[in-house]
Amino acid sequence: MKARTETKEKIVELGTDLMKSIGYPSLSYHQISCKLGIKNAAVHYHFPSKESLGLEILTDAIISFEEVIFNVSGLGSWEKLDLFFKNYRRHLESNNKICLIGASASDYQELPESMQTAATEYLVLVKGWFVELLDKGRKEGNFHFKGEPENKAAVIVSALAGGLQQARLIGNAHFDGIVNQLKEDLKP
Amino acid sequence: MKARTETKEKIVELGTDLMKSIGYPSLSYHQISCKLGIKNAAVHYHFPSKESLGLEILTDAIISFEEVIFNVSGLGSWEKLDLFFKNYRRHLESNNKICLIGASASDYQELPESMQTAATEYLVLVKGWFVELLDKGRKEGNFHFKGEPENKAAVIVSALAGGLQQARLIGNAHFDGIVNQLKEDLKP
DNA sequence: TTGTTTACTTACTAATAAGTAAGTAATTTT
DNA sequence: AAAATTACTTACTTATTAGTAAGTAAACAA
Repeated sequence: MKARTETKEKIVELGTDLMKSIGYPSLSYHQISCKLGIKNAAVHYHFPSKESLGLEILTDAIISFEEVIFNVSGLGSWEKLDLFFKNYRRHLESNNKICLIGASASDYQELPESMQTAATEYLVLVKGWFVELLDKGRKEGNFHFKGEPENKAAVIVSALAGGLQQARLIGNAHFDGIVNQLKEDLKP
Repeated sequence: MKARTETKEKIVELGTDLMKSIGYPSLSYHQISCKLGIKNAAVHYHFPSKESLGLEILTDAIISFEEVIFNVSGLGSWEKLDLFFKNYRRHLESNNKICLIGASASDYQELPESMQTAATEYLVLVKGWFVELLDKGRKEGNFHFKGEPENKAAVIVSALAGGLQQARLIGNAHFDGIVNQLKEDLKP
């Protein structure tokens, strides 16, 4: 017998990768079982329904991001921003994946309700983190921008998610251009 | 017998709506035939393969946008920008659809090659239109922004496409906030 | 050492998908 | 009026999907 959750963790990992590359509706238990060298029913043993797997993929990502928030809380405004951008860009390096929020949003109508709720929670968390970062950063004189922090945060999280997707069509320089422009626009 | 292309046009129209709401992989001939009151095989008569339908959906959209470019060519920078934003926002009003570029980009890995190429062509066209609009608008003193027009165009097209998607999760105000911020950031 | 739980496999079902071959009725062309 | 084309329908195939029921071998607990 394998260590307690070894296979289960691999399923979530692979499921996350698949959701980021082909989307939740196209993700199949067959693909997962083949790549892990196990049988279809073994995946169902750990995740009885596809919904249960999809939900775990999202809740795991939420927990990971909450940990990131905690770990970077001591850094300066620009350091936080750069770290986020750098982390986000990693998606491009492994087969042009997109972020889970973007994948959930574009497939939203095909997601079970529990996943829709989790995806909303995830986006609220990420956008909220940006709102605070921008608000505090501007008050401290590190950032400059006009208007409400919420609107500026909306532009940033949407441009990043959309940028990853569009980089698939016209190349990674598109995403890098977005990051450069967003940073340029925030300089005091 | 129906008028020449009546049914065929309805299939493309409905297919476009479906691609914008559930995505190309989830779109099925069964859904189309049911909604149009015809049989599965009738859809295959007009579009032998799903790929042929998907390709026509994209090429029709490209042609439409080329017509729009031509029709607005006489307008001022801000009028063009506002018209584009207003047109884009229409997606939200009919069941939170997303744009075809966003739908193609997020499902990119699941698209046949011909559709990938068409989607790229579409994005190149839209982004290129924005690059010119921004460049000319800045030279004429109507817009203000730092850096290259291409990077600013990248931010705008990605924020809009991403914003439509994310509005599904957290509401239409998210998209409106993006539009307001983008306009605010372009004011001289 | 016996019984139970864990982590699977084997073998299946029911639903849905794209796609096809053959037939039909109306329209259009010759 | 006859022939060909158009726009379908009927009836089917093959492939893939999520999901399940029953069996099994190893590990662990009593």
